[in-house]
Amino acid sequence: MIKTERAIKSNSKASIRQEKEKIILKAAESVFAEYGFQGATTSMIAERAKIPKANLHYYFPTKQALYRRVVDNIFNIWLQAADSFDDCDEPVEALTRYIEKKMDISRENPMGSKVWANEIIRRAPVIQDYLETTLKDWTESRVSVIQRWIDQGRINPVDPHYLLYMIWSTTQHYADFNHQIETLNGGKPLSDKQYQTAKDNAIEIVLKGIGAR
Amino acid sequence: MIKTERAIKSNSKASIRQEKEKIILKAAESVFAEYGFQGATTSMIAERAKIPKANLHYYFPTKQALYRRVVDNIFNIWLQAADSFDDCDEPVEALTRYIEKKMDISRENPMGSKVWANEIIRRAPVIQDYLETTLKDWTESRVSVIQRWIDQGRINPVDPHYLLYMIWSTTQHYADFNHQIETLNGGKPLSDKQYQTAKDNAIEIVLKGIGAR
DNA sequence: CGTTAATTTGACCAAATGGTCAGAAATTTA
DNA sequence: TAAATTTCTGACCATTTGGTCAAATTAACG
Repeated sequence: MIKTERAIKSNSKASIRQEKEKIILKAAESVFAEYGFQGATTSMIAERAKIPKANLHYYFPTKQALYRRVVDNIFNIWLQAADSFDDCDEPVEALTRYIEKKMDISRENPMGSKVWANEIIRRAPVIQDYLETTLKDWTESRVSVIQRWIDQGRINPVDPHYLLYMIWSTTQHYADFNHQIETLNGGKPLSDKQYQTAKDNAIEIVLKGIGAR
Repeated sequence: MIKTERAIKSNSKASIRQEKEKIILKAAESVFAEYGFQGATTSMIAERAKIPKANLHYYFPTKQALYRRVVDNIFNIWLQAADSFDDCDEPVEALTRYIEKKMDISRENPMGSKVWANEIIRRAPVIQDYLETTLKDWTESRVSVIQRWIDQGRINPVDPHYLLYMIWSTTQHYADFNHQIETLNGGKPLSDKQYQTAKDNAIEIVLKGIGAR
């Protein structure tokens, strides 16, 4: 019976590893998001992936290695959003796109955002190098772009760093704190329409706030 | 030697319990902030409080009880900030005071904010009742106030909920993500001057963003 | 002082933890 | 089909976990 099931859902090839890793990584992401690295247990991850713990350790020898892979995936998603900032040099459009993209990621991949939040709260034991290199470089570069907009009088003078922090926090809040938002919304997740309003409001307040609109 | 030390730092009375609990709660707050409830260990808390683990369990029988007390403290601090919103019915002043107060709390008590964030990320296993009662009531009430400002044409029409989320996320970001901010600030915490600028920027963007200024 | 109550702590325990391993099962290759 | 390789898993292990306890120490009080 098990054999049949596997034959159906998989192409029964070398790609079995790929599929299995994907399932495990997804389970791991949700457990790490909810309990942090120390709080997560490999048996909980195995259970959520519906495989024996020993099988999990066959694919990922240690909890550390598994966590590292999860964090890598998240960082790659983050890099995607970063790109949407760079596609345009006009403040309104660039910021609108960026905020939209970050809001979309928060809705589609809240677990990833939570793992990231946990990691930062823990003082980034695993991703400190990312922060100091990739994130720092990207931030400095975007700060320059925003500063130029200010110098050109296209937006009000605000410290670009704090503007970025405001965008990051607002957009990520909808992922990290979605449980609180849900509770305040009568126990139901935000509908597509509500989420669109949240997105529009965030964009509007930021753009008006810096005098870009 | 130990006796002398205790004689000096304490009034050596029944208040010994009060002082000891305070020390333990502070240690517990920082460990829970960093590792979450599941990830925190009682021996780590004991070590940080510089007492044997058995002594910790004398004051707080279970990890749960200790965590509950920590969360209670945080919620009380949060209630303080809530008050500063209510002291005034004028949008600019009310929001300015509220944001300032929340930023001050993030600077003075970042650990508490982190514990709160962890708790929400974990879907509020301990404080769900707070969310559904006190927080929900307070939020609904403040939403009404903001809605009235909108109806009176004193601020632009935005959904008050999302405005509140923006304020919460922005202000709490300076606590929860202070490690990331520090890293992007060349490894040094924000100076008082920088923090003041961050505060001013946050207030300015929000107020301008809703057309209150 | 002596008695009573509160505090402190090393030693201990059952349960859970991350991880191992040998062998079974399945799959690929020859 | 047979051999080789990959995948799977129950049983196991050393360490750590939250928590207990009895005995020692300290403080409070008449």
